[in-house]
Amino acid sequence: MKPSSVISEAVLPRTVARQHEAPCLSPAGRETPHAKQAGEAGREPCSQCPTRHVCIAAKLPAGRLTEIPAWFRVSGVFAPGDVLFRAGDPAVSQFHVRSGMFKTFVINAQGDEFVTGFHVAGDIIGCVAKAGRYVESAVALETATLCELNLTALQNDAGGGAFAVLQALVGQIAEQAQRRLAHQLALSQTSAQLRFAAFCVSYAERLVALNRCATYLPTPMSRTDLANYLGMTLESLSRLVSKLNCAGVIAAARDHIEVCQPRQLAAMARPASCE
Amino acid sequence: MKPSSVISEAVLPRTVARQHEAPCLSPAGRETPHAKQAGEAGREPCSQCPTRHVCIAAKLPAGRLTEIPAWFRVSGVFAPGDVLFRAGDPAVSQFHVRSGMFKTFVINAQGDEFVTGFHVAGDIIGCVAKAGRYVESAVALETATLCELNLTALQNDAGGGAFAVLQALVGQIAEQAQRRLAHQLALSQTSAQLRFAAFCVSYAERLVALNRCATYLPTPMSRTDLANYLGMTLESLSRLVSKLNCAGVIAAARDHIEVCQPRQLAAMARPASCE
DNA sequence: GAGATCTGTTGACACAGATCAAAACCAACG
DNA sequence: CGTTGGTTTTGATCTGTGTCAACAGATCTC
Repeated sequence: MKPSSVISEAVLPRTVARQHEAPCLSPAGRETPHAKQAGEAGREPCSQCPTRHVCIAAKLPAGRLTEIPAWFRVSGVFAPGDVLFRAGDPAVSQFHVRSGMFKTFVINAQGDEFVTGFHVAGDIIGCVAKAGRYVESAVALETATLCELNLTALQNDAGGGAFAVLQALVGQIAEQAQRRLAHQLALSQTSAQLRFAAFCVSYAERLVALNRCATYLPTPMSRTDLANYLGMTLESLSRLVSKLNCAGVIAAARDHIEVCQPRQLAAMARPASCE
Repeated sequence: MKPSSVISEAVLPRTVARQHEAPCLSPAGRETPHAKQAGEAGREPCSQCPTRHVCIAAKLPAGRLTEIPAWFRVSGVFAPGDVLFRAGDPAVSQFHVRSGMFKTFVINAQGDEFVTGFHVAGDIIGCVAKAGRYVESAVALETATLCELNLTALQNDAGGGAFAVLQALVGQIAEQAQRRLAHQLALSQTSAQLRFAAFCVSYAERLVALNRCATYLPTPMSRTDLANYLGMTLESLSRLVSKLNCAGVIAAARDHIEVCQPRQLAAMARPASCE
C-alpha cells in the first residue's frame, strides 16, 4: 500500500490556527490554554470522573482519589483536529484520555502519514518516546478531554504519592502495550478481513471496559485513516465493509459501525487473537 | 499468511526438561536456578557490565551503579530454547537482556505461534501485560544472560533508590515501545521487501547502539520465526533473501546476514521509517 | 557413514488486494 | 438550489505473495 500523501497538511494548519501554536508541553507549560479552559474542572476530584475505573487512578490507594496533585490535572477540551503534541516535542507528559478519541500518527520524510493508533477513554498517549521526545503526533478526532500527567513535575514530588503513581503507570503502560501488541499481531496477518475484524473486536472490548455498548462502534476517524491504520487501501476497506454489510455481519454508517453478528466477526478475527 | 502450527511444541518440552520446570517468576522466586548459576555474577556491579550504556542503569545517578539492590540482579545463563517466562505467568519482573537473543511470541487457541519480537542486549522483556500477567512467552534463541528487575521487591523499597529506578524504567519502556512501533509501521506496509529491509535497518541500528558492527547481523532465529515475525511466509522470505543476495545488497548465510549495500537497503525501508 | 528428520530453497499457479479510473455521495457555501 | 470540494463507493486490470508441491541441504541418530 502506498500511503496517501500529506494528509495532515489539510488538518494541522487549521488546527494550529484555531487554538494554540505551542502545545501544553513546554517544561514550564503547566498553565496551558487547556488548563485555563478547564478552570474548575482542573480541581475536580478523580472520584467523580466517569473514567476513573480504567484510569491510572484506579490503581492508587482509594484515599488518593480525592486529591488532584499538581502533576496530574485535567487538560481542558479539545476540538476535532486540535493537536495534543507533535512528534519531536520533548516527552515531558503522558496523557490519559477522559472522553472522545485521539489518533496518533507519524509522518515520514516523504510526507506520507501513518496512523499508529486510535485512543479512547482510559488510554495513555505519549508513552512512546525516543531520546526523550515523542515519536508520534497526536490530534483529537472529535471533541475530547484528557488528563495530563506531567513527568517532570512528578519527578520533584518523590515524597508524596508519586512512587505509587509511577508504579501504577508502569502497570498501565503494560496494558497499553498489550493493545498495541494485539494490533501488531493483526497487522502481521495478510488477510484484510481478519485485520478489520480484529480491529472491531478489539475496539468492542475497549468499549465494554468503559461500560459502553459492545455492538455500536463510533468511528470518528475517516475511512482513509482507518484503512491506513489497518494497513490496507481505502478501496479495500470500502469493499470489505460493503461485503460485510451485505452479509449482515455489520451495519456500517458514516460515523459508526454497528456489529450485528458479534460471534461471526469474532470468528473472523480469531486466528490472530492473542489469548 | 497462515502461521505454521505448533512450532513451539518442538521447543518447549525440550527446554523445560533441560533446565527448570518453574521459571524464576514465582512471587517468592528470587532464589532461582538462574541466580544460583550466576553465583558471584549476581553481585557484580553494573559499572563492569558491557551493556551498561544501554541499560536502565545508565539513566540512574552514577553512584548507583556500584550497588546491586535486591530487586535487580543477574539472572544467570540461558541456553538456546530455555524458557524465560510463559504467557499467563504473573508479571512480577521485567528483564534486561545483557547478551544473546530472546524471542517473544504468543500462541493462539488454534496452536498457531506468532513471533512478536526479537530482543538483544539493552532490551526490556516482560513489559507487556494484561491483568498483571504476561501476554507473551519468552525463550532464549542462543546462549544469553539477563538481569531481572523484580517489581514486587522494588515495591517494598520505596525509601531507597527505587523511585529513580521506576522513573528510568518508564523512560526505558518508552524507548522499547518506539522499537515496537517501528515494527508495527513496517508491518502495515504491504511490500514484503520493505518489511524485510526495515527489519535489517532497525536491527543494524540496535547493534550500533551496542557498539557492534552495523553490517553483520547475527540471525540465531530460524527462517520460520523471522518470516512469522515479518508477517510473510517462509517461502516469500526465502525468495526475497535469494533475490537480494543475487542483487548483491546482502550476503545471507544460515546464521547471519551481512549487509553489503546499507544505503540500498535503507532506501528500500525508507517509506516506512518513522523519523 | 547411511538413513531419517528437520529446515530451507525453488517452481508453478491462483487469488487477494493494490492500482488506476470514474462515478456517486455528502456537507458546506454562496 | 445549484455549485464546489472532499470523501466514499464501485469497476477493471494487474502484480505480489500465498499456497501447494517437489527438491536440496543440513543435522541428528544409530
